[in-house]
Amino acid sequence: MAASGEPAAGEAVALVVNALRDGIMQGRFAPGQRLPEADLVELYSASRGAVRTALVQLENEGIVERERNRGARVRPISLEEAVEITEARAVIEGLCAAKAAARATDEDRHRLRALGKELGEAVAAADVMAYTRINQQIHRAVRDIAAHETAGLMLDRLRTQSVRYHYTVALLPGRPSIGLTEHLQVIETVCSGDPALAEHTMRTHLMSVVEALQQLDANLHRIVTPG
Amino acid sequence: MAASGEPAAGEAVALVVNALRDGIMQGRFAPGQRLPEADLVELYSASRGAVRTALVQLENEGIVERERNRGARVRPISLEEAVEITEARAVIEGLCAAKAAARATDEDRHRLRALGKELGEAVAAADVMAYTRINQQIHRAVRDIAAHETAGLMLDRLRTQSVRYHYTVALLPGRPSIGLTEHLQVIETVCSGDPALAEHTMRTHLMSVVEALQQLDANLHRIVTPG
DNA sequence: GTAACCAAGATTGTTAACAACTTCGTTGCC
DNA sequence: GGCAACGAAGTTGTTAACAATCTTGGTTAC
Repeated sequence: MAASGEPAAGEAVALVVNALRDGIMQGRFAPGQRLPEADLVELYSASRGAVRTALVQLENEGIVERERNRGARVRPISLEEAVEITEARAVIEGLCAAKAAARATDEDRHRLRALGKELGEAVAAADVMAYTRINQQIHRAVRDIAAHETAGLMLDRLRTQSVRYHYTVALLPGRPSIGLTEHLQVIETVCSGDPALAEHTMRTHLMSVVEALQQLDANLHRIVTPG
Repeated sequence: MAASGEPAAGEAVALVVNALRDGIMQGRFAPGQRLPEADLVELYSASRGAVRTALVQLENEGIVERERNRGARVRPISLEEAVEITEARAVIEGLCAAKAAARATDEDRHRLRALGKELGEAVAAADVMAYTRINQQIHRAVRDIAAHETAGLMLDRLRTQSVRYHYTVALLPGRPSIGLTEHLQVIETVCSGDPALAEHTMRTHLMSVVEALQQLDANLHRIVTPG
């Protein structure tokens, strides 16, 4: 194994899958970059069989492309796809918000509101890193309260595909402020116990992320193609 | 594939994945049944490496479970999970219905209404097989009209998990009649071009399937545990 | 000077053998 | 008679070698 830590008992392919997925999600491999099996074998100190199986699985997860006899590469995602992914997130997280509203305990409500307060402090301090982290924690909390395993797995998959686009949205001017308002609405409606309302605010929030994505894309094009 | 036909050029693992998935979905392997690698090697005339990779992928798809050093088996799905899957389908197909309503051409509308008519004839003839087939065609048509690739892939995955429960719902007494009404409503609202309305009818339809699932489960328990 | 072609290198697809673990039946002991 | 340790068979986890395919660079003919 790469890590000197534990012998990790086995299942070498799972280790490679996780390491590679993290690497791609953290941007250590650029979209479109080739992923030769030999390189990955050396990088992760795994056998070729493990690397190979890991690539098949990541292809199945949609973050790697493979062409027969031509190897694997990091799959680039287009704006259209990022929008689709966010739309799908909108309806699934909407489902989670509805379930969460129906199931939330007093303790859950307390935790959500605490996260809302933290988010406000991050925005006040203009701390983008903290904003992004707490943002994820809020969505994660709603998902956990919903206790909907199928929805959770689907969100996992969508997140791995969209994360590179995702974290940049917070960099748009004015975005954290908008996001704060929307998240507070989501939190309050989930805590109110009204499933339909909670679903609505969650969907509204994520549709606003769709708009932010499109705006972000327009900005990128403006930079790439200077008038 | 067992068929002697073509050497199939390559990618042996994909062949095994498809064959095994079909086998499980068609009920040729019972839930909980063990799937020893050696048996699959012989059954599909593939190498163990291909079989092994296929099992990893099917585990990722959620229709097979594997335990370290203890092999793979067909993953049983509980009622709770079937309900979760249908709830997830409800929101995603709701998204598709909304998109479809916004995008449908005159030709699309014609095709949908033709399918609706066919479904009515199948119900009138009490032809359960035809009902199930046309049912799937209608959902497939809405999905195609929506042209939402991400949603389509998610539905593919959900379908492979739930298909065994799914086709039995049509056997409930009175179910085809209810299903006909709901499908006709879905078709008409999609054709009306109102996204919100189309989404609503599609979700209502699938929530009614959830109820049918629970009713089916109650019936099964009554059979298994005779008072 | 360009285009087709060929050979060497690099990369992936496939298979077989080896090692480790679990399970189940047996034997010996309490 | 029951329980625990032992061992053999079966199954999975891992690795290495071999075969097929693609890419690349140079050469040759036109």
